[in-house]
Amino acid sequence: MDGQRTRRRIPEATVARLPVYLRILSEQFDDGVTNMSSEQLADFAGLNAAKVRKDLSYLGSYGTRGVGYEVEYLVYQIRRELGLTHDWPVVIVGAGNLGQALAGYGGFGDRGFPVGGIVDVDESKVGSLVGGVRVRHLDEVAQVVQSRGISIGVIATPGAAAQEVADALVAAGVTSLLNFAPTVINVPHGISVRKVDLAVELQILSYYEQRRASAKAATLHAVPGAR
Amino acid sequence: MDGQRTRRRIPEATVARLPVYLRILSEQFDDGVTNMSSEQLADFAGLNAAKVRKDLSYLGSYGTRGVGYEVEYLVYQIRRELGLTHDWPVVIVGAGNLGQALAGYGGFGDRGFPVGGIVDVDESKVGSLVGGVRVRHLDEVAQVVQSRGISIGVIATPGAAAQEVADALVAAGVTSLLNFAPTVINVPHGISVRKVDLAVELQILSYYEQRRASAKAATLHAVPGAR
DNA sequence: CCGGCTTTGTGAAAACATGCACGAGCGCCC
DNA sequence: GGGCGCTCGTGCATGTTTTCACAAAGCCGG
Repeated sequence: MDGQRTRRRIPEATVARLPVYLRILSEQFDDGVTNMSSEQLADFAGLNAAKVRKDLSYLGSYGTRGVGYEVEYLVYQIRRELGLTHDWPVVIVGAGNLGQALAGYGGFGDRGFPVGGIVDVDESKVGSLVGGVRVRHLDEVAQVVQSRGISIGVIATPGAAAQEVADALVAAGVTSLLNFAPTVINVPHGISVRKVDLAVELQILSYYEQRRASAKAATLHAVPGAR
Repeated sequence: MDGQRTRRRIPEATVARLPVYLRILSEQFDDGVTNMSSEQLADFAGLNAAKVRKDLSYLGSYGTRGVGYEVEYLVYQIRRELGLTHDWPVVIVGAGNLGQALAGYGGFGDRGFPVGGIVDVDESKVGSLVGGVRVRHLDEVAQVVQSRGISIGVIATPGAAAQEVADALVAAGVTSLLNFAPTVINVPHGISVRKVDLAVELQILSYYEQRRASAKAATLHAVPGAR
């Protein structure tokens, strides 16, 4: 009676790994590999086989014992689960350095996320072409979103503008946001947000670097063999 | 006897949030705020107050009961813990679109991560200036790394080159990697890696979009009031 | 200087994620 | 067509992260 809709919810950690499996499997398939075991896949993904199997088991029982998984079929299943059976056009807000780099970067359209629009508040940028798309004014974002059926917005503005832009996007009907601005944004319940923040990543690395450095310093003074 | 070096290890999840607190606190400090409670900070960070307090408690007991935290002091403590008391120069590998965008983007040098070098394999790019830094050949990466005391490498190459580049960086003495290439890289034990992958982020958003869409479809057929 | 108000710091419980280990199923070879 | 070897799927133990809830501690006003 309910087809596939009452699919058990997939843990967030697993959802974050599925795209990795998908990429590996797609590449392997292109290289002519038709079958893979959880262990092979785990090696490529830098994980252990048990985790891979558990992750895949949330999709259903698509493996064959003693054999492994059929690559092509698994690609199909992951794509379906991730909702990649159709394109998701995105709107980019901010036509500065980052916005231009994102629009120009192939990785968007290639992978099912074509740039459906670019908007900016800066009148001097409105009307120009970025990555083959004409920049429109932020005020028109609702029209852009609705005319293209866009549900994903990419925020590529300075931090100070991010919250305002997020509000505008949500008001326009966008339900998922990818935020490159170095600011935490608040959104209504039911809206998804992912954040990409260069400074945060570097600072995390800094922490472990610093820690390594002090561990080393400590070792220099440690009793030999104490461990 | 051991000063602050035998600091208890901070959970990874907490380390990832400290940079967020740091940014919020720094901004508030610039706005003249001298004191904040865990609840205020939690609001800015989009978290709950208990989590903020527990995170901060790993640094030590720097709050005052009934009052909150002194912003300036906390900023200092977080910076110290994250190893941000000095600059960490980085080397960028790949002078293509992404590498150029990263080098040109202020966010690096601003925040204590100056671009100490850019390298590429493409002879036509070697010698050109990107973000004020002259591009050198990948073969010279060890010299660049060692002469500047660089310990963080940023991989901004196509996926196919990423593993090779990572190996070269590690061989050159780099101990932390920030990987923008859409590939999982393998590194020796003791090397830190963080990955930033646009396609993965979009695909995660796609999953939740798709899920929302099917939940909605289900509701349309559901018995009214069932929920 | 005391009592009430506020907010921290932290044990303990709950939720979540990972890793182990093994039974079950499948293909292949003899 | 039976046995052997391989690999999946998953229950259970372990480890990590989040959340709750409250005693302890500091400030302020009377």
